Amino acid sequence: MTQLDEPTAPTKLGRKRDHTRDPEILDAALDVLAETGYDGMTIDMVAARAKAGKATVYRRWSSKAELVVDAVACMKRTDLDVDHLPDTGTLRGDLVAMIKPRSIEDAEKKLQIMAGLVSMISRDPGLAEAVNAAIVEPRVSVNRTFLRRAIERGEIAADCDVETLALLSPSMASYRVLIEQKPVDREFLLALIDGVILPAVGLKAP
Amino acid sequence: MTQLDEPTAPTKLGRKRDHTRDPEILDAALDVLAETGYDGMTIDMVAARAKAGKATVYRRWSSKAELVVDAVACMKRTDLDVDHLPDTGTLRGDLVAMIKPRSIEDAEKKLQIMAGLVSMISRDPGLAEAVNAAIVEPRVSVNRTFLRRAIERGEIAADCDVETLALLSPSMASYRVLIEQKPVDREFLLALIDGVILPAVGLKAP
DNA sequence: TATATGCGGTACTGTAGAGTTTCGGATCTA
DNA sequence: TAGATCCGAAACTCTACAGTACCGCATATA
Repeated sequence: MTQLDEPTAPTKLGRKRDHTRDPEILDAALDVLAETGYDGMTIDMVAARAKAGKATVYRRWSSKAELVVDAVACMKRTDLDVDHLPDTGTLRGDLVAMIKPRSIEDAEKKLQIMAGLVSMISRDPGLAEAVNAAIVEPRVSVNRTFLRRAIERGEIAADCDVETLALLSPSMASYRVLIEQKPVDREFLLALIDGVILPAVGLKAP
Repeated sequence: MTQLDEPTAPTKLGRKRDHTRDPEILDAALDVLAETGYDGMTIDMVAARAKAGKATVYRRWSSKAELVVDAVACMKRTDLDVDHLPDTGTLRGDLVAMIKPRSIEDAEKKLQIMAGLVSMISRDPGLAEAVNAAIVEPRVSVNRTFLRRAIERGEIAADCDVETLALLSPSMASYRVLIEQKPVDREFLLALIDGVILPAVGLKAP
């Protein structure tokens, strides 16, 4: 993954080798990716959106594939703050607390990006890994945490299939965006929680 | 959708306008689609696999997009015989009876095809419709039937969310193939049935 | 101010693939 | 057999885009 730290040391003379435009270019790449998919995306589109020259892009990444992998890997985790998860005392409370307009919006864009990468995922292991680490795993991990907490406090049975249940919401959300082309809105998420997840662990909606 | 009926009437003289090669070309298109995705697929590949000339393809379909839509729309429904669904008397029995090597194999290929079309689905409403009718809806419909039957015989509660529950298995299977790149095998399907679907409708595995 | 360097912009090269055209051979009808 | 038509193959055009080369400006160092 690219480091977006401070500029590196000066060269012999002259300006620092700052690569100041990297974040703009990566953001532009994600935008274009979400709108047109991997094959539809051109380096010219990315450069234009970042108000950068095409050469600047190639100075930093040696190919389109590398740029895309890096863009996905550097994707901001703004939607999930894994260190400050809600802890409401009930499984339903925790799950519902994750539904926020900001979070929904962010997740939807990531799913659009994922849609544009699906056919590439099976051909580029590095990309598959980046997508998994940046989009998939964080969400699954959050659900796992909520389920384990619920087991610990005795709210749900200890022998339920945590791994499969943690995949449930990401799976259905992906399917809804990628295949059904419908929005993952509050209504859908509540129906999922109250109609599937809670019943599946032996709880029921209030 | 293209009709694959008998040859049409003879022209003034000479050979019938039979379009005999249509099925081979459509099958070849589906094979290439499953292997390389929409953007990776070239008309030359399809023609070569069907042992046909490129011109023959274009005599019949005016563009790559049209060919793909038609191939998906004409896709054989070999895996699901909607008129002869199992009826074992229990929901679990019905769901398990759908797990057959033949059916799994067939479903997996369709999911591969879907993977190659995902990024195109959002740009071509005709393709979205074809994919839905040929791959998605049949499966959802089967699950709906099983759930309704179970409600009618009093096996499960009448107020459960049939629509969402019917999407569960197709969603998780798609996710598994498209994103996780894992096989949808018997083991996975049994874990899904016994670990999620049955608990979600208030039943438990034997 | 002088110099080195990164940058935006643009023009360029090379290639891949969509779609077209042509042609010789095969096959059907009469 | 003769006439009409379809087919496979291959050559062709044209466009789009990946990747490269270059230039003049801006900016930071000294």
